[in-house]
Amino acid sequence: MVDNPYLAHLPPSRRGAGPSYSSSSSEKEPLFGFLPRKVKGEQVRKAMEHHLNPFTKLPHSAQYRNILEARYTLPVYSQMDEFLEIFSTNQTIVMVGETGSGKTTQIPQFVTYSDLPHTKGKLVACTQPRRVAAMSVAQRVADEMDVQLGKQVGYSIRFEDMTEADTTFLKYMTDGMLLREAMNDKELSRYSTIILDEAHERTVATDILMGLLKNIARQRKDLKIIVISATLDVVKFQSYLSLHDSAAGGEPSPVPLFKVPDRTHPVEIFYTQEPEPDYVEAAIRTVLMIHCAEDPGDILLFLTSEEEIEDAYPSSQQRIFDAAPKPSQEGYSPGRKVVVSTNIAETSLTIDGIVYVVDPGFSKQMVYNPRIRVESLLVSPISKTSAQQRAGRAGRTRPGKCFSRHDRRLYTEKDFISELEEQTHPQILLSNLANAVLELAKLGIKVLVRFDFLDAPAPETLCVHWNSSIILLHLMTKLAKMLIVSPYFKVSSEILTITAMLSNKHDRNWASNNFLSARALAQAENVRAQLLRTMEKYDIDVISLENEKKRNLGIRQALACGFFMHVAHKEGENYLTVKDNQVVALHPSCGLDPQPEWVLYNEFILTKRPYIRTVTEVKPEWLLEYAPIYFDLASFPEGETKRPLQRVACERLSLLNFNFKGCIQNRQDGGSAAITELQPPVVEAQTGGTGEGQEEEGGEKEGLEEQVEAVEAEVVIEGGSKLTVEVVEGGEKVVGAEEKGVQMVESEEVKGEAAAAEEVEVEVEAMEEVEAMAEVMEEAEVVEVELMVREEEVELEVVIEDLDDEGKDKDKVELDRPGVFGVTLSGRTIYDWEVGGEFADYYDPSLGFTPSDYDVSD
DNA sequence: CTCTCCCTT
Repeated sequence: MVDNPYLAHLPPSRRGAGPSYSSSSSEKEPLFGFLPRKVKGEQVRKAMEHHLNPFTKLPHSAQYRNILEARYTLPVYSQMDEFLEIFSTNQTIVMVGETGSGKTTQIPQFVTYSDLPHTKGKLVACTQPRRVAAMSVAQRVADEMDVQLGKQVGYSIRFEDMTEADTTFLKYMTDGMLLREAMNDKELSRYSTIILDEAHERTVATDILMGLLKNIARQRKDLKIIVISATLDVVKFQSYLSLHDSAAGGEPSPVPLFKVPDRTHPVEIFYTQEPEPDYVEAAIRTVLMIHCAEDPGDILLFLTSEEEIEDAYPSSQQRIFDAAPKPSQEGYSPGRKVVVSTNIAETSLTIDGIVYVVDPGFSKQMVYNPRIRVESLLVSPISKTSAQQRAGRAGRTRPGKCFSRHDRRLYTEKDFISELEEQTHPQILLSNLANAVLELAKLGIKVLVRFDFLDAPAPETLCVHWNSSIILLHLMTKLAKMLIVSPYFKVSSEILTITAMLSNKHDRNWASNNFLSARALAQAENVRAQLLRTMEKYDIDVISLENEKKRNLGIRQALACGFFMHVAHKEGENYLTVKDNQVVALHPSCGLDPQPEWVLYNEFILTKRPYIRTVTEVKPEWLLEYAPIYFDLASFPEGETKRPLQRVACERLSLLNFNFKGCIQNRQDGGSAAITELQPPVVEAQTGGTGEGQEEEGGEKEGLEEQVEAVEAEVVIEGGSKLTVEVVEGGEKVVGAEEKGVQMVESEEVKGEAAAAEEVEVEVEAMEEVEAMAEVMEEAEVVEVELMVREEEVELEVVIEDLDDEGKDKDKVELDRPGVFGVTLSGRTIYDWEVGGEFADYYDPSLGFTPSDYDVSD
């Protein structure tokens, strides 16, 4: 009997299960004789032709044969032998192949046949920059391999894990997803081969993964890595991935380059005769020219924005009323589809039937400037590879034509080279990397300047500074803090929703269809559900307020807790950002009228001019209260925004002596924050037996002195108690509130419920301009009283009498007031999440950078 | 008086 080498690689648990491998008959065993990573093309072809599916051992379905025939015609298919040979002898491979070569569907299958990951309990992963691609390619490959999607072949994207543990061995996934997995599994030990597809797109996730994999490959000699790019600029990948392990005295191991011919049809490129001052207008003329003169076939026009597309569309529409263009041929009736698109059609969308591409050569690009922390959306000339990609869209179905703005004849060869960037800038050089920095820190990549990036970002983007003080971002992200404090304001449910919506901000269609977009809402709901799980994990209450006014107030206060660094103050027609004093305008999409004096914003973006976008009104006193270190006026930079803040600070001086016990602890298990105890500030209140006159004795007073503008107090007492709230002025109780123009606000519920629960009595006496509101909730079990005091020199006394009168003392009445939250880090408390000048004391060495690493304050 | 495009805990 022939020894079956395949069997030797099976884990013992698998040898007993399933069909017997002991038969030496290749008739029964399609993978008979396969030696992992030493598989030849001849073997694979035989297995593919086998009447049994090699992976399910079931007979093939009827459609398998048809699909297989189609696969034989793919350009990459003819290179299977060559690929398998290179795969057998190299740990890392770089591949070039344009869209249409079949590389994304075929290469992972070739790898699977050779690697046989299922025999080792491992997986082959193939990453994609986009979710749709991961899903649709996985479906296609599942069909080709004649298996059910989600079984042997699956995909994994955020919110959707279409894989089955112990069954799936070929997995398509987003690059972000694999990066996420690397957080929990530094060696990516589940995988036997990792394929980074579309590497030319240079997404942040793919770039970081490449750096990580380069290192992992040193430790894990069993891990194979394939990097696939659609453009010819692969030499860079090749030399980057060639391992230089100088510390170990290792030789550079050259990484082979494997080329896949593309199947796309030739595209003839035409250049304009002279520079066009108005490229939109010129592009429209070109489209019409094609329409009049060229053979049938649809047209794809690239413009930079929706606005441009809308501009272009009416002008061409007007031509509809012009005389119909002459048919170019006898009997040819003109009529074709013209697709006007942003660069979404460059990669994300493929439109069938496109034969002509009109490319003015521009796109909008988001560029992040770490020095001023502003993102700019700039219209920029596209790169040469981008231009190639666009032109390629004309040759998907048959030979096509591309009408390009780039005219070599307008420049000397040298000028042309300098005019257009060779490659589109890698995203890692253009993006705000705050989150990526945190992820790498979690991964134990401590000194980011020394991380081996393919293209190293500016040091400023790797370290977050604010006026020379480092902010601990892993505790500090705006959204996270906002979520954590939100139960305190009793609006965590709403804040959860807002957070989910903000993480969806880029879908600009969300309000367009009936002012709502089903897709955007579904996405937000997914994000919300995910965040909800996180909040439950950390025992953060998810609660909401019934009262709309209070709820809206609470929401804005919670927002202020998170976004205190993103605040702007109105100065005349414009706004000035707090601290860096940049002149900005409210983005027209905010629709705020009148414009509030103080706003917080989600985004600062430079388009036609500097705008702040997605804003809400805040009160300056909240800022001083919730972010006292950040808004410490002693160290506050001089500027227009300082004066109004100083005024507010004076007004609220007397409010600073409140008591609070908010406590957010740093968890042992990895640096996330959780609320372990969250008690509202306590106002001493007099309690005791019933009877009159007790308010004179023993009651401690919460002094609210001097220029108090507004105080809001919410008192919760048990049902069956009597609540008396009095206002004392100058040591004397103020009587005759009515005369002073004060009315107690009683809601319907108070009357109704108070009548039902006879023992509940609410009295409010107050002085001028005091408003009080009482509301009975939950069947008179709890009485809520809201007081608003707007007067100087006021003392407020809250008295609760226990009408049950068993002589029981009620301890204290809880008075909810927004307070400063403390963060306990290494046993010490840092207020307001900001480390400020005391950084050195609280510096967490695991973050890997120290204050002296960078000094970018300027 | 306005919005290139993707990805994730």
